[in-house]
Amino acid sequence: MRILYVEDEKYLADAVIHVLEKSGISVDYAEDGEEGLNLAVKPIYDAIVLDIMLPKLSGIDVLRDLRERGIKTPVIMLSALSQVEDKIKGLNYGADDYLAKPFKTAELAARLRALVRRPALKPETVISYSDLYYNLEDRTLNDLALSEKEANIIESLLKNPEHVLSKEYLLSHVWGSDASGEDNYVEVYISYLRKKLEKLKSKAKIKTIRGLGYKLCSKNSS
Amino acid sequence: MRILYVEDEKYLADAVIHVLEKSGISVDYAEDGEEGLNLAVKPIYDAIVLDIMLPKLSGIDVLRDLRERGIKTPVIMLSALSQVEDKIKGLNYGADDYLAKPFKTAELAARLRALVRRPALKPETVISYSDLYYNLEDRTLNDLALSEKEANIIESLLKNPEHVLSKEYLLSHVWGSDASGEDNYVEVYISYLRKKLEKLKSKAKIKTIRGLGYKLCSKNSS
DNA sequence: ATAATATTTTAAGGAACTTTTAAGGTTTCT
DNA sequence: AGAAACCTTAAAAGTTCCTTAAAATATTAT
Repeated sequence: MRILYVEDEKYLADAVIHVLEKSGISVDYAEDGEEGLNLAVKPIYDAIVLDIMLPKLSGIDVLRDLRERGIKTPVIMLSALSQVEDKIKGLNYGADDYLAKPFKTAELAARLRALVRRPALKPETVISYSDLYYNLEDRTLNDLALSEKEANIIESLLKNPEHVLSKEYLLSHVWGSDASGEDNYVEVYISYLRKKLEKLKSKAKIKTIRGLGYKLCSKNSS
Repeated sequence: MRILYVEDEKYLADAVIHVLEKSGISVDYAEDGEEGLNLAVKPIYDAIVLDIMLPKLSGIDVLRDLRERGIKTPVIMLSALSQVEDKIKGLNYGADDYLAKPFKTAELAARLRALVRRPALKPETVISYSDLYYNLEDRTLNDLALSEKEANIIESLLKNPEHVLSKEYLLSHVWGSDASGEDNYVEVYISYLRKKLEKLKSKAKIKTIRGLGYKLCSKNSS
């Protein structure tokens, strides 16, 4: 499970993130409402945890904006005040749950799991890594259409992020197990994909491991 | 007449209930979706008034659940936002009427009376998405007449909005499961339909997903 | 029943996109 | 430097899709 946590109190955030990650929840973090909104619009989160009092844009503002854009990612609102007013406002704007500060991180984790369990009927249709999200249904990468071969390659890479995939592996998975050793196929398509990653200004990139293959990784990693 | 009213804003609920009871309508009250659903399944209500934004289960969830269980009690949906999306979703899941907040309690009472007077088992006759509404009874799309094939295709698309439907799927659903692989049938009719969507100046459009099929989507989405 | 009208099928050219192929250029390693 | 691995590009070949219009069929009105 991957969630977005928007919170301006860094110390609190650090502690909460630490506990959540330990319990197997992957957390992206934003420090203010604006940054939070920019991340929240991406369809890569299973849930969003929104503090109400935030710099730049309040949690309520972020939530309203999201819902107005038709984004239905489940949201848990956090409020320092246990003011009923805020709770009501949040729920009215389409929040899915509400938690008063201070809270036990374990409870947050539990509520997240409850929230994400709900729509169990849809098979996973999006694979994401870093700032990339690939939609299996319509073969779009961050809403950019890919051709079949491009799609199959990025799918393989996204399913094995930060792992080296050999040309032979990609050849057999994308072109079929018989495809005779045309390594150049793979090279050409890796090149196409790199261009598209550029175009998307993605932080992720495809690294060449000379003699071994290719590896998808985030720009700021080794 | 006895109705169920599901609403989480207590102050509003109190006021509305007061007025309805005064005008001779007996009101049961539930505070969240879960409680509402538990009551709504009982065959004792002439109608149900459902707020959309509710804790635990949304009004949409409650409605869907009811209809899935075959319970046909008339439902009026309430929404704080006057968002067409919500209205349409509600009507699609089998709501019988819709009222935007804020509303005059007198109007709610009038609609309730109108609804209860109606024959209850009216089969769904309109499917809608975005700014499109397709009438199954007379095969009109936004009041524009369609031919049988056109109608069947748009019906399939409207029943699976924002999902990719393959040509094979459309062929078998519209022409019959035997129809030999004449993909061109589908292409021709998609072309006709696109012309009609243009003519209607609809925000919705039919997108081609090369190699996969077609997808109905709202112009300003992905 | 016949004509007028509408719908569906068929067909074909071409537009748009994908994949393959090939060739020359760059990087990396010894 | 030389070889191997890799990158990039673009043209050629291959597919899929779009559009149109005429032919065939069905429907409706007279």
